[in-house]
Amino acid sequence: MTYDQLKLDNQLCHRLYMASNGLIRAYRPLLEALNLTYPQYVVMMALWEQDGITIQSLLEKTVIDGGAMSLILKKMQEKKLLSITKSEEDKRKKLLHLLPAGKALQVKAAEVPAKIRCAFPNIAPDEVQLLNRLLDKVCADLHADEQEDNP
Amino acid sequence: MTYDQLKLDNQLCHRLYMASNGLIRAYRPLLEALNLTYPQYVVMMALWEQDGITIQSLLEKTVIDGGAMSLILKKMQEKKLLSITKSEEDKRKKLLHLLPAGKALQVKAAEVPAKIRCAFPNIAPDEVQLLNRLLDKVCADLHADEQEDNP
DNA sequence: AGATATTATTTTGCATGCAAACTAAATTGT
DNA sequence: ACAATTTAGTTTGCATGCAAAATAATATCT
Repeated sequence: MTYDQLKLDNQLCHRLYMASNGLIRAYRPLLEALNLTYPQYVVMMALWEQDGITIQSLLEKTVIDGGAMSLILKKMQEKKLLSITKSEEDKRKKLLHLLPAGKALQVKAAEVPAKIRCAFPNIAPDEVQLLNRLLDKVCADLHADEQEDNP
Repeated sequence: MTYDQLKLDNQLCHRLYMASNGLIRAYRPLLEALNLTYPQYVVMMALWEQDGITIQSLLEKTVIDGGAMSLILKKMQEKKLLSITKSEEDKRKKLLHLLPAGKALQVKAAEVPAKIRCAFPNIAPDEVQLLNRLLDKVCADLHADEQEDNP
């Protein structure tokens, strides 16, 4: 038996693992200049898009783990990047608002994507788009079982 | 300013992050039946392909972090899946050998890839191949700086 | 040969990812 | 109204991912 289906080189999952970790690793030196970790950078992007968001919405948008998010937000609060306040209408919810330092950081961050692209000359822009579309298909199947019992 | 380049939906890295974590999460229930974590499963695949491998080679093949690998191998050793022995020629190196339980596990593991594929009906086999090729391009640029000073 | 540099692996400290248990607050059901 | 359920977040415990320091053993250089 050769068990070809068990060869590492045939595993989409392993390629995703290598590409994802590797790409995030490539961000690290750029983000250190902003004093951000990668998940913190993702949170900032979400907030720049939609200030005053709920933690719940942020979790859905970023797909970052809730447990990890608690710590991440706490540290970002300590860095004065954002504020965390309880919602008045529903005291379970918490609202996230950008602070001046958080807003200001967007200007510096705006240079990051272009720098990242330069580090990947091997893949063309239209290939990136194709990759995005294919990854969307993978992601589409990920949460399929969450609504299994719907008609 | 709109800063479109900072929108989460435009980030290849974030799609990779979601897809990679999500796909690994999909493996979890299947691997629990084998009493393996995902990285342990990757190590097993590498060993099934090449028994008696060096830790160094395993690290290159799997791209798993060295620090994490030490612990992973220790646990797999405790589970009697593999043995870790010092090389005689070079006592710095350690050799990994499959134990009976490790070899036997391959039969059960052989069913995993097909089950995973069933969980992703949205993406066709040829699209998976295309994805693999595009991910290879991303990976190709990842280690480019490791040999920057070569002609 | 002996000092120095390099290689293979482990250890350490910090930052997640993940599941499950837990808390507080709002919603539903009778 | 009151109990049961659901929702929003946090905490906890374990398993990595990552960088840097530490170890041990081999290779190099003078």
